[in-house]
Amino acid sequence: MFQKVRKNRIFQDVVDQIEAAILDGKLKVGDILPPERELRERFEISRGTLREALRVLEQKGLIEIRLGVNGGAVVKGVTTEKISENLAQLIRFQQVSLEHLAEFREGVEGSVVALAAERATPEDITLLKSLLAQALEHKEKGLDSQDAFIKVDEHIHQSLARISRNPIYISILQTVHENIHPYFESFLPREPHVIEENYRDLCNIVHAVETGDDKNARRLARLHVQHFNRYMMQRKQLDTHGGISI
Amino acid sequence: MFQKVRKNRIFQDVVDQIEAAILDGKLKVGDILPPERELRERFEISRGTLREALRVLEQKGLIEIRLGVNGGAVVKGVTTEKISENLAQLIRFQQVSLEHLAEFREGVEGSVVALAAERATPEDITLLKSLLAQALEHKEKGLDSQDAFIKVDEHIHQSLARISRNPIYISILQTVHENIHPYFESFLPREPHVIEENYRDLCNIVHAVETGDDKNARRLARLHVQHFNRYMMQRKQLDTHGGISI
DNA sequence: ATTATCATAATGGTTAGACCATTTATATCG
DNA sequence: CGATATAAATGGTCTAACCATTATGATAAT
Repeated sequence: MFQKVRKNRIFQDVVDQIEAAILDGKLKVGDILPPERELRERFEISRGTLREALRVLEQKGLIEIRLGVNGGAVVKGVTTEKISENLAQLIRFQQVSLEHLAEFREGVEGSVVALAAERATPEDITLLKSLLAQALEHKEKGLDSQDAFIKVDEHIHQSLARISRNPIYISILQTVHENIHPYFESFLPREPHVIEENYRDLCNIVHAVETGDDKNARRLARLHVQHFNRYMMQRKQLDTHGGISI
Repeated sequence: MFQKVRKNRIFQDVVDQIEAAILDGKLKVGDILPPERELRERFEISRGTLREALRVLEQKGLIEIRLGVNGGAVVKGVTTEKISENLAQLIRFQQVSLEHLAEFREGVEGSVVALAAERATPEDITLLKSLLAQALEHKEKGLDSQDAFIKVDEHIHQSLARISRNPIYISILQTVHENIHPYFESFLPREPHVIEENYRDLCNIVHAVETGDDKNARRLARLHVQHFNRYMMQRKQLDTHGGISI
């Protein structure tokens, strides 16, 4: 219920004030805060204390410091960057496993695609189909283009998230992809039938979205992710037994 | 692809070193770092610079500072706490609407409960049923206990998340609840049939979890959230038209 | 006139040393 | 033995200076 009181620290007060100003829109993205020596005077604190506050705000991802003349603290607004970092840290600290992440992805992709099926406009469908055409091209070119294929695959997923029109899903899915992508590179088998199956999955999903069949879209999306996951897990087992680690 | 180089800053180097030590297990949770004046000497930097590094580590959630004799920087390890904070910040800053949040919740609760249905142990079921019994008690007591009822309701949802055994879902769901709860208070109608329906929903969900019927569990959980959402939207409309805002 | 080079000043990055505030351990006294 | 005062350790803050980086404008070379 209650949090431990820790008001004593001056820099925390400064952090709170500037953070509130940003979140309330009094400071807009791109605005530059006054120079340290001026802020110092306004807050009536020492420069060291002010700088501690700036370090916290920087780590929160709310500002970015630029050097030199006309430099200073630039307001950055909030992005998914820090969430991604935190998730990556959790994975590295082994509080979260690839299995957890893959499982989470399955649920999220399912929901995203179901929403996309409900909301896709004809323009959205056109975009998806042009991406599918790109994917087909890369597929035909064979294994050398697998990386390009995967890139398009990811692009399709992110497009579906945008079509869902829900910013939370867009952010969350982006974070998941950023963190799961390194595993693709390491564990996804480089075999033609994998790409083949992947492409068929995508076609089916887009078709379900086009026809507005949200239930089927969800099912297909989850199946698609499951295929990915199964390949990765199999390969991970092999690699682990072979003594190779990521 | 490449990131902007920013090696110049000494405190960043210190942050990296200490962070690596923690993530590699050289520093264990609960360990206390040497006093600032000693660290300062070891790194051969000034105390101000060291303190900037400590602020960053603190904000990352990796250490916690204690005052007084035998105080210092205590290693905290990595938790999902910061993800929650950042997601909450994202929700506020992007001015995500209640609709977005409610919709996201629907998908997440569905996935969580489906997983719970697959994984619940007899002990889990016992816990859920005892929570249901509490809910029933509060329901019988009538409207005065609505707050208590909602509290138990939330507890049940969080228990289901734990039963899913996936830490990502646990922390995401917690964040969602923290951010959606204020709306409950404002917009949820205080009428007996709402609690009644809510209670029935919960019973159905627990039953589906008990019988391991994951498909039905997902469906029921989404339905449950939809009921909540519908009530809130209706009431929000009324309030908005009446000129009352949250 | 245009371009290249350089000097200047604004601004963040770092240092040194001092003092204040909080907390724990210890010594002292009843 | 217990309460209380004192001392010491440690984080929190301040002042004042200097270093490092960069945009800008002045100057010189073409």
